[in-house]
Amino acid sequence: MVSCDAFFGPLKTMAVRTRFAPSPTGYLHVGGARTALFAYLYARRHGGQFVLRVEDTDRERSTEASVQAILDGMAWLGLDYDEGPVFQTDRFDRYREVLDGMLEAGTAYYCYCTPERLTQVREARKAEGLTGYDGHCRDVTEPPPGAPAPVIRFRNPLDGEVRFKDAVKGEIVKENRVLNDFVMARSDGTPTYNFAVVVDDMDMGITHVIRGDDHLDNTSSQINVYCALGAEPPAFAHVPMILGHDGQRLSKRHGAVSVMQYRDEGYLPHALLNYLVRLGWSHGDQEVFTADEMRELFDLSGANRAPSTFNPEKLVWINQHWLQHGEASEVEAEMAWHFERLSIDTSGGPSLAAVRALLCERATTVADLAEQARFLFEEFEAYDEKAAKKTFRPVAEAPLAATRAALADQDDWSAEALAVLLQQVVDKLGVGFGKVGQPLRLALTGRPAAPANDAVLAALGRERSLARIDRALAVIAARREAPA
RNA sequence: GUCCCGUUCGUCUAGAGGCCUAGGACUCCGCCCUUUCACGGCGGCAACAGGGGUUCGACUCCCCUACGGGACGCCA
Repeated sequence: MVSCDAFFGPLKTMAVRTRFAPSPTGYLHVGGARTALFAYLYARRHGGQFVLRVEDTDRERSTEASVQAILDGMAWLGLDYDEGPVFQTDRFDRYREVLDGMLEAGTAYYCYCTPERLTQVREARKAEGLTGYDGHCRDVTEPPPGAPAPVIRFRNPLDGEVRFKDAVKGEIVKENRVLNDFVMARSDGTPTYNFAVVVDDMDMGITHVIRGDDHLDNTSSQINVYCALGAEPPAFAHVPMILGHDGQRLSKRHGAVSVMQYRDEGYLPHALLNYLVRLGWSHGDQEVFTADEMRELFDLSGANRAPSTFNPEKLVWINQHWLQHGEASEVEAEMAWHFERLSIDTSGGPSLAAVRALLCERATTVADLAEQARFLFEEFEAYDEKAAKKTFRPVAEAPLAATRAALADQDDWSAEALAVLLQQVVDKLGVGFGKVGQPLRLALTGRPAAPANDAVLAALGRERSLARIDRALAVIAARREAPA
């Protein structure tokens, strides 16, 4: 029996090094982003390094576009790495070298079985409650005549057990007899995941492997490979999956899964990060974390063992929170991106900071905010139909005209001064604020619901404000002449 | 089928044997604030999967059952 106990001795004292190792077969999805975040945060928390590695050994499914999509996603989220991206396809010589050494040492062997036989074996074993390969070529030394190009398999120990302490799952014990002699190199010589990942993590000096718990079962086999190589395995932390509303693993059927799609929908990168960090991890009752707080407080001990369900409503809530309280640079960068996307030219209007102050309490996403801000930069086509019908009646004419007159004489165009002025108009007319406020609001914004009139006037500026009131007055007058 | 992991309000979670009359957050519902819409404030509804142990005492420890997830590939 091969014992690995020797490799689990003293705790590592070297600097922490974590990695995120996606395979480029699609965009960066929220599950991957959460895993990346945990690995990133763990490294930052411990003053260590975070490495990005692209697992592209499967040339069939890996694409350039996916690599770029993942890089874009990481960049947008601000998950900066200290090293990489390292591509496994650039390391084939190294895998070959390790493979040769293992073949030499007898910890790996050539397998000449045909795919057809393998399928048969699998089915036959399944009937017996067994799985995987039957070890047929374990002791074959010469290629059988007419044999296909062989794969290289790992010679997994037959008995004994693999035992390790996972930082989130606790102690995991797996009997060697249920482990397979998995394929390390395909018949074309390319390495497979379970082998390459060990060589890479070992070569790159990864101290903590933080990944999804769909890899939990692989870990035992991988530890056996470390042992066969005489290397000390890193520490492992398997974080649970993220599920959709139906309790199934999160996928496209559940709506948005691509990180960049969240950008399109108007989420702030930090809001997504804040939401994700709380999914499967907690620090007491704290819900809101700044970027610095995440880096200072994150630890694996706060990670949960059970999978969690993705809840879009809470994401919306945290997004609005950061829309209101987030750093100006991030929020304004996203605003600019969305204005551009909506083809709204903001050059002639209020500043992004002013727009944000005006609307961040009314919008839940940046996309929503940008759309709501359109009236500040462009003339609206038409008034909200229902609101116009109700508000632009003859009775609104006098209050609106009085407001216009007062405004025309106003020099101080600050929101504070305008608020005082509006109050004076209301007082003089001896009416409720609504009599003046609603027509003015509709005149200014075209809509029945908008920010306070004084703030809107200030943001719009004198010229635009007076012009819009005139436009509304004309509508009311026209209706007086020719009632609908 | 075999193996591994998991199970606290609808959802995210706090809880390391007495602090639990189980706390917080999202959602929802009330009330307050208010020139609309929001923001905000206050309050409310709502959970320890089930059964056995262990213990003076179990949400917390052990076992079984049920349910959920994952892995069993020349995918990662």
